Amino acid sequence: MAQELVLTLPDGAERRVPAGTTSRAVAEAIGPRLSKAALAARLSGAIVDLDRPLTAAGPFELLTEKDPDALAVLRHSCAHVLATAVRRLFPEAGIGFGPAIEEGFYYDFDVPRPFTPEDLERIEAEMRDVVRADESFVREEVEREEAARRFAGDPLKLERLAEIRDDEVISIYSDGRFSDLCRGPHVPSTGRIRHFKLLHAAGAYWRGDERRQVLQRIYGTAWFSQEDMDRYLRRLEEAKRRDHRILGRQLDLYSIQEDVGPGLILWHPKGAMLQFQLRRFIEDLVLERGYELVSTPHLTREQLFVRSGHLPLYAANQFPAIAAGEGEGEEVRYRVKPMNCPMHVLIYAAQQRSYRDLPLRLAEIANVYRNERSGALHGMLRVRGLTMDDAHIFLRPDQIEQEIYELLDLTDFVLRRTFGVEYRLDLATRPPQKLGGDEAWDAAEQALTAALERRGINYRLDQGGGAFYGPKIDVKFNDAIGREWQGTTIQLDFQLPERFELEYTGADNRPHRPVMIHRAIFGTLERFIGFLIEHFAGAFPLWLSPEQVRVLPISDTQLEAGRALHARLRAAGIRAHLDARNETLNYKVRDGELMKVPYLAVIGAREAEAGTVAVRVRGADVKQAVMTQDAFLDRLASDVRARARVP
RNA sequence: GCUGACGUAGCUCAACUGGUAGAGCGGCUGAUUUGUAAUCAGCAGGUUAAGGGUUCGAGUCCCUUCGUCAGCUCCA
Repeated sequence: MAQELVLTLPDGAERRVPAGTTSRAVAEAIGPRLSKAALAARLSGAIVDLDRPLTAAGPFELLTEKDPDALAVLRHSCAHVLATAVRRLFPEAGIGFGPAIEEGFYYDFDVPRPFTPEDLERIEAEMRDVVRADESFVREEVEREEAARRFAGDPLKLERLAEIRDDEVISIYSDGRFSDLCRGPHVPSTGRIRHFKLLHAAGAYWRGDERRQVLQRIYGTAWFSQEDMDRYLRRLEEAKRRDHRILGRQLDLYSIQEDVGPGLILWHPKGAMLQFQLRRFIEDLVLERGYELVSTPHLTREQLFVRSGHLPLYAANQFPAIAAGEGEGEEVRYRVKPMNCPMHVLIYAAQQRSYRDLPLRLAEIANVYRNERSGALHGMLRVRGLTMDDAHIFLRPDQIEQEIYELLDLTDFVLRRTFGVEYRLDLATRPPQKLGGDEAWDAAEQALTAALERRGINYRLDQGGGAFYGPKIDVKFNDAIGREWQGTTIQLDFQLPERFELEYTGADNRPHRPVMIHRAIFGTLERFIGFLIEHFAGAFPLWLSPEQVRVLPISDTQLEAGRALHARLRAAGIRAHLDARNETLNYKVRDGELMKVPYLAVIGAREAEAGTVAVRVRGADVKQAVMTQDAFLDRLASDVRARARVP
């Protein structure tokens, strides 16, 4: 006697079906068009296969291509098709995991030899075959023993199987002869996957653990329409043109040279100008906001990092010690600093502090060096020589919330209001291994949360993602090829004040321990500038542009007039260059545009005569506007002053 | 650090299965005097990342080191 289920459709209508009815049957009952378009169903928020018998009532919805979640289902199914094809061509291949990811999917295989590009072509062709065969994805629920028997030849799957709890369902999905231990859901059959492409293969540790074996991971992408896929592939191409490593060379901003070493940036004049402008900007800003600037050495006795607790934990990321003789033949070991905090702590400790002095905000734009693993280095985004816009704030516990609130405002001013960057915040809370009592952590996490709430901004909770010494708020951004990097960071620290026994005298005339905040708004100038290059695609706003105006005399006859304008611009503090080369105007305009100079100031016979200038605005539709030189200078000056995001 | 691919002129790229290292752009010189995305010509520029090996002969095949790229791991 089948029990009846009540399904609530998206339009509010209710539909009564006997328990055990499939979503496909419901779709067919609603209409033939829907049943053809349906890929899966969503019951009470969970996505289920179309052919899965329904056993519970609740809000019910059929997933078609229009549903954003459908794409993930499609991609996961495509990963199975990939595995199916690999197994046909390489029957001995062990299978790992094959999930859908942001814009595609991957599958990990245990094979004796890595896949070559030719292999990928063969595999893709084989996948088309699987798709053509239109095999149904069949779901089975099995007992543990049965699953163990079915995957006896697949040690990786057995390892996963062992982790499935007894109260969980063990399901197997098969398409044709290929079966996978998988939770699902899937599209009804392989024929539903039409537009896909394998992108590349790379090694990946089994379960992300570098002590385990390396599997061969194949990445691919899948879409509902050819147009969507073409758009995606075009976007990948587009992104390459924004890549800071390519623009950095084209615009002559920086280089990294083997003679100096990996991860060490040589800032060319134009890149250095970007850095200089950002430094000036942030230093002025923090001085307005109650910070004081300090400056500390690149080297310190190793002992300092022992006391701070960094050395035992952080040694792998520090460059080896430098030995230096001192006094009676004693050897003293020095370290290049990977961070500034211990030195700023010593500045705090150099005198007695009163509760009235707090918060004490010490800021320093400092070069630090970290021995990052070679494989992690990436242009300006991950380097070994870093320029941090660092600050350490010493404060009373009751001041945390207000200070964090102000820091969030500073962050917003810099990222959004100045650079037009829309960002996302992560609140990272206590990790399993931590220092300090739960009471302090509770208070700190509450203070951070309260500050975030008070600003009314969205944030993502990164449970357990905090540092061992305190919770933190981070800003993450994506680079041109979609990878995520950390920029701004605001970290609470209870640990360092303990280790250095920092104190301040309270209103009660008794010693108290301050709390510390580590914070970097840009993060590092290397990473931030790398990010800005990609954000602006090299077309920096006027105030930041290394070259703001290029003066182009049309012919030698106007050279003197050009020189005069150039001199006026320079006298007005504008970074201007004169293109006196013996070339056509077309050539010089093209070069100026390619170098992404905000304004090209053309001086021909007419302008020289009238004392005007023909201004070409970078990238604008309106190619030129003739104006007086005074008007041009005024406009430049006010846009620079306002740090306007022009042109 | 690990897995794989790659490394030819300042840049982008050629050089069939081992057989004389080339082109375009850029640079320099000259001619041209240019009105909004490349004027023309000539010249210079390479120990093919470095080192070793195989071979009559290596950019090409093998080994080592360095570096780059993608992914993994880790982080500003």
